[in-house]
Amino acid sequence: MKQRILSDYVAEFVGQSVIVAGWVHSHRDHGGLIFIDLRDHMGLVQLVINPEAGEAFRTAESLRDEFVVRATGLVREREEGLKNPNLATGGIEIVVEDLTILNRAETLPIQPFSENQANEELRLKYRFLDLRRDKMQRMLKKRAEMYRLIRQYMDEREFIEIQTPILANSSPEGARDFLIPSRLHEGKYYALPQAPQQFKQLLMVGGVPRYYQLAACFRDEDPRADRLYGEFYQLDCEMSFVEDGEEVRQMVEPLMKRLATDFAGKTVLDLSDLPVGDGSPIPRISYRDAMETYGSDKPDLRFGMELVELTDVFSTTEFGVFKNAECIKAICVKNGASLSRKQIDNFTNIAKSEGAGGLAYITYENGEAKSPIAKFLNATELAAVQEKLGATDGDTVFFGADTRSTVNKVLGRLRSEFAAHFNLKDPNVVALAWIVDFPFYEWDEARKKVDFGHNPFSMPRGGVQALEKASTDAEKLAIVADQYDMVMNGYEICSGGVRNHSPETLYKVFELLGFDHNYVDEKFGAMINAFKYGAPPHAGCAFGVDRILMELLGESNIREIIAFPKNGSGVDVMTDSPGAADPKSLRELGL
RNA sequence: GCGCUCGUAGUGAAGUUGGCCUAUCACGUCUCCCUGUCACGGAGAAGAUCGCCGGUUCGAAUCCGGUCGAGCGCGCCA
Repeated sequence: MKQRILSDYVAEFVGQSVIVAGWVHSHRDHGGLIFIDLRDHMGLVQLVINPEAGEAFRTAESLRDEFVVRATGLVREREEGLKNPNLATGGIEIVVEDLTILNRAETLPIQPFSENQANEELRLKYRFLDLRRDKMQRMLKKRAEMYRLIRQYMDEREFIEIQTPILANSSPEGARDFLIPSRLHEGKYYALPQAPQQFKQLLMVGGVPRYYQLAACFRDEDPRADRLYGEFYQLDCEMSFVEDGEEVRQMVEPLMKRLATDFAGKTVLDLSDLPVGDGSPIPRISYRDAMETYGSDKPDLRFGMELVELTDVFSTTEFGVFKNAECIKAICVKNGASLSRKQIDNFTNIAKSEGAGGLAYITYENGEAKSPIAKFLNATELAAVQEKLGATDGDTVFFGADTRSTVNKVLGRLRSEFAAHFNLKDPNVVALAWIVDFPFYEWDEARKKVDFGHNPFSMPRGGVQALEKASTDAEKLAIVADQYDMVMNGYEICSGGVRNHSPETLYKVFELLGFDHNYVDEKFGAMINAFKYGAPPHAGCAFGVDRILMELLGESNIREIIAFPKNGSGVDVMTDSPGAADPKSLRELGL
């Protein structure tokens, strides 16, 4: 029996008869001669059908785009002048002797191969057609390649992959759960895990030294361009007998570098000379420094434009807006003088949407400081601003004056917006950094009380003693967790921490927020119970692999790197899910 | 839940300061012709009550109100 040959290998069979199969990518009927571009998952190959082929020729005349066919024929080298240099197989063609239609195709509702892409809703409705596109095929292969590299890396370091339950229990204090009604236990529900957090910690107690999983996580929260609805995947890992987060960071860091370089072909920036951080090429930056210097806990470090503290400069100012502000900072936008009035108005609106009252600025041109606010500032102040910001001709300095948190938020957002406007976000470059030492507790402005900042399961620096010393809100808010995020080009791609494995400390952590032992026992019974029987210290982290793949493939919409994503309303428009339930199923569930 | 933007043949766009719109173009579809194309070419044809409902007007794709849907953002996302 003759073997079916994939298009990429056909050229190796010149002079031989082969079988090929695939889709009719395009057909060119010249009346007495028909060409077909046959597409399989590797590429295109040209079929030629002459009238002498008889039945095959008549079949070829009836072909339409995207018919599925099988052809048998002789591979021959094309004559000079007939070769197509734009096609990988353009030097050869197959002279068809036998042609079979394996399946027909109706006229396509979208044209996957047209330059004009259908809108996203139609692409998702006909995802099976959309996936035939080269770009989507490449995406699927890259995802598989990434998973392979991750597994290889983790296996080499003796992590073992363990599947944790999908039917699990609700975990409080988190995102909204997906609930599954139990048939065997009427009135009770499973919850899909938001993350395998509790199970992986229980594995540590269970004597597993190093665990990892490409884990499905489920959260019922509204999606964003960089956040999928419903389900997403994490590279989740945990190591026992680790008491310092640095050990985890050093373990996973080379993997991220490798993905950025070998896998994605990008350059990882050396950030050792950043104004903040510990001087490492992939720096460790404290949460506080990140907020003060970049106005974000996930700063894009492909560009500078740091926030510069000016509060002292204006301590005696006469300018009303600055006089009453708790904090004054500024950023220097290189070439900002090129911004039009209208563009500045747009940035002002962005600043206002983040809580700013307005957006003061000074533009430097021809050795002069031009600004609507210049007349309110004295010479000393003006000189100090220019010197501290390092502004030169052509630059514009933008100010934030408000509470410290608002100033950081506003300028942090503007920093990113200006960088986008001036094309400072180099797509060929990856900036990686660790944000460390997150505050354990945070002030919840809405409820006017102290709440968990990130995750109640991480270890407060200083352990139980640090907790015992904190009685006022301010003291509680000063407690730092051994908790760390990795940021990649402005995206949070990883979150991790040294876990709190001591029952005493865990109770104390909740006690400071007014929760008693019963509350903890009720909510985290399995975990707190397990910790009573010899829990080793442990630490770990979880990477958002979808977001990493999105950034590394240069996509700005996370649905582009998923085979079958839900749309922005959480609907799978292809299968019409969620759908109504069968009444019999509902009866069995007692609903 | 809120804000911004959008909704025109199968697909992508134009038209949106009301009337020359009996709605334009490209791709696709259908019929016929064509033996070296590869974005094949040529001749012709069909296909849209401009998301939906209501209003203003002599007249609405165009203006107004409502509604539905989509995208982005905010809230939310330990």
